[in-house]
Amino acid sequence: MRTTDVDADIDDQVAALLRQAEQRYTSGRRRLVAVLQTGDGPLTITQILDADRSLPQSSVYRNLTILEEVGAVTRIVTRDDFARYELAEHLTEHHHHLICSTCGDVTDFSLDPRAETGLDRALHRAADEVGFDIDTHRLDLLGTCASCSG
Amino acid sequence: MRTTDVDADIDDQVAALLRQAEQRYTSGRRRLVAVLQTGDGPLTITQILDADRSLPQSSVYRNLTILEEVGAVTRIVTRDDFARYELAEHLTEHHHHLICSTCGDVTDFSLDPRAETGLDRALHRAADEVGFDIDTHRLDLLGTCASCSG
DNA sequence: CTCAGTGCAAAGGATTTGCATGCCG
DNA sequence: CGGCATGCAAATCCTTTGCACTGAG
Repeated sequence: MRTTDVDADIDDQVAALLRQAEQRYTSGRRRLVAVLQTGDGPLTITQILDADRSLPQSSVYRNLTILEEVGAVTRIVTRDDFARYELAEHLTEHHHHLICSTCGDVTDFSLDPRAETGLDRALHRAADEVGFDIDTHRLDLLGTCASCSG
Repeated sequence: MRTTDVDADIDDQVAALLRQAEQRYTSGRRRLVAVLQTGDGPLTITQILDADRSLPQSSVYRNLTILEEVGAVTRIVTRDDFARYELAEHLTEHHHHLICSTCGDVTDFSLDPRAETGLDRALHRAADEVGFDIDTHRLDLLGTCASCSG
C-alpha cells in the first residue's frame, strides 16, 4: 500500500523535516526510512534490523529517536514489550491499528471518512469539557487476526 | 469518580475472579486493588509503590500480572517507558484516555453513548473486511492537559 | 502441616550512552 | 578541515526470577 510513487515524495519530506531541525539525511537514515516504507504496519526494532542487516542496532535506535523528534516517525507501543515504529501520519494517511492478541502483529486499517469525522467531533466535545487540547488520537483494535483465527 | 459505594462491590468481584482462577485474595492483593481504585486513570508501578509504601515492588509486579490474567486489571502502555495499570473495564465502565504529552499523565474520559455506538459499528465494518475478530478497542487522545497548557 | 504467596536481591532484556573513528557539509 | 553521525561495547533501567521464609487454610 505504501509502495507507490509517493515514496520519493516521502523521502523529500523527510529530508526537509531533517533539514529544518539542522539534521543530516545520511545514508543510514535513508535506509531506515526505506525499511519503514516497506511495512504494512509499524515495525519493531528486530523487524527493522532483519529487513536491513547493514543497520547497526544502536544507530537504528538513535536515528529513530531523531526521526521521531523531527516528526517523520511515530513510536507505537503495544501490550507486548517491543516498541514499534512507523512513518508519521502526515507522510502517509491517518489510520488505525489492528493488534492481534495471539501473534502480536500490527496492521493498518482506515475508518470510512464519515465515521472518522463523527468520531473527531465527539472527541473534541469530550476533550473541551475538561480543557484538554487534542493533538491527535490513537485508535487500536485488539482481537484476533484472520490468520490466527483460521 | 471511582471512590463511591461500588468499591465494596468491586472488591467482591475481584475476589470472585481470583477464586475462579484458584487464586487467593491476600492482603497484599487487596491493598493493590485499593490503590488502583484510588486513581483517576491508570497508574504506573512507581505511582502504586508511592501510594502504598508497604507494597514491595516485586510483589506488585507479580500480583498485577496475576490480576491481569484473572481479568481484574488491564495493562496499558503509553509512549513513555512506564507500563500503567487500571481496573478492568467490566469492573468500572468503558472509557478512554487523555494522555498529556507534556507531563505524561493519563486521565479517563468517556464518549457520549451515541458516538460510542456509532464508532463501534464503524469499527466492526472495517474489521470484518479483513477478517479481524474484535475483542475490544482502545482509544486515546494525545495532547496537552489543562494544567500544562495554563 | 502444606503450599501458595511474599520479599529480598540478583538476573534478564530492551534501550541508551561513552568514546574513538569516519564521513558529510 | 570541523563537527555531526556511526558502531562497538559497556552501562542503564524497567521488569522478571530464584530462593528461603511466612502465613492462610
